Amino acid sequence: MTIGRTLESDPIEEARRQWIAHGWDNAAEGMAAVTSIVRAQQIVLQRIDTVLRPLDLTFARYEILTLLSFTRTGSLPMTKMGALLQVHPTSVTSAVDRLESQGFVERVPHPTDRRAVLASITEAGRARALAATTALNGQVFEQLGITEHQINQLRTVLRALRANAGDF
Amino acid sequence: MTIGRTLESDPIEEARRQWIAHGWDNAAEGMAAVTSIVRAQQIVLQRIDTVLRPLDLTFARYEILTLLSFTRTGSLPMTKMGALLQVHPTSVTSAVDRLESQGFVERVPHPTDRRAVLASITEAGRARALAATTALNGQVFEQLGITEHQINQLRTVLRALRANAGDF
DNA sequence: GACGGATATTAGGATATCAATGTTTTGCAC
DNA sequence: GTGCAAAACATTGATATCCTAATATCCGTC
Repeated sequence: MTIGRTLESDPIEEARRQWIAHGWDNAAEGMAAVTSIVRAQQIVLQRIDTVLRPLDLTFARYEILTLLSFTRTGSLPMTKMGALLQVHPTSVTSAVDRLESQGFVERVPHPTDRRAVLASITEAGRARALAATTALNGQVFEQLGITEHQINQLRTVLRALRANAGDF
Repeated sequence: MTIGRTLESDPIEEARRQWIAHGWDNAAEGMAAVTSIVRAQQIVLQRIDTVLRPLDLTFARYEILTLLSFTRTGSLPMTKMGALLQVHPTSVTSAVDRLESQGFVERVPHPTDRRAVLASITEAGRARALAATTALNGQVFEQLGITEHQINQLRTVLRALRANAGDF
């Protein structure tokens, strides 16, 4: 994690100037916005991973665990989870593989569809998910370093972007 | 790319409701904002990769190529690139490995520092970078699907987040 | 001249995507 | 209804990428 040396100027602002200098004015703001998103994701995911590492979780596995803990039965078909979390079936398989080896999830045959497999959260999984959420709430989600107004602006704008991409 | 099935409701809004239902009100907005960032990055990066794939580039390699094309000499030390693009030294090494095998970049010994290695862009690299930028401008950066006002809101808020993280 | 720091690389582990496969369900023609 | 083709589900193997840790080389300072 030694890449975070402080720079004298904002690299994204510098790139935006370059875009305008090359006559790509129409794309300059969009480029800067996209690059900002990529970089912001890098920052928050790094914080999240730092918090989750002592709990032996990654963000992907945490999302699965939390999703399962919110369901009535504590279980969901693999495909359903992939659709809700927007991840590939193979990613679900490997994440559940790991969660199962950690004892946080069990694979259960689907009661009516013999193709499908349910992932079912265990008591240990529930406890770990709760610990992780508590840690993330206090150390990441409540510490973004921007104002509440800005947080809501962010949510609104990104919801528009997601909606436009056909997310929901 | 079959994960993009349209959902009936917004999963992030659903998660936010769950957070509030569990009494985690203080963290709910931040959680929703962070999750939105992660998902937005997923969306834009997927579009970028789709555009860059026919050009045999990834976003990381494209960033390196474009950065080099903006310099006076067309070359930079590896470490300097890692600092500017906020990526690990190992990522720079492997990206330059690939770019070099593609003929877009050459490794050149540093004139005064025998530890350092310069990555120098080739003519083929310049041409490919320009083609990629043209494609990205038209197909991604100018097509985000949100208003110009929203794009600038996004830039402003994320700059605050990045500044707070010590990016510049 | 020795030592700490910087530079780049290699090796190994984890994750994500793609392509292909085996199994099961579903839909449609008849 | 029956039977067959198409689609859905989960997995495996192959590939690419990123991060961590460790290593070898070189620079600069005391």
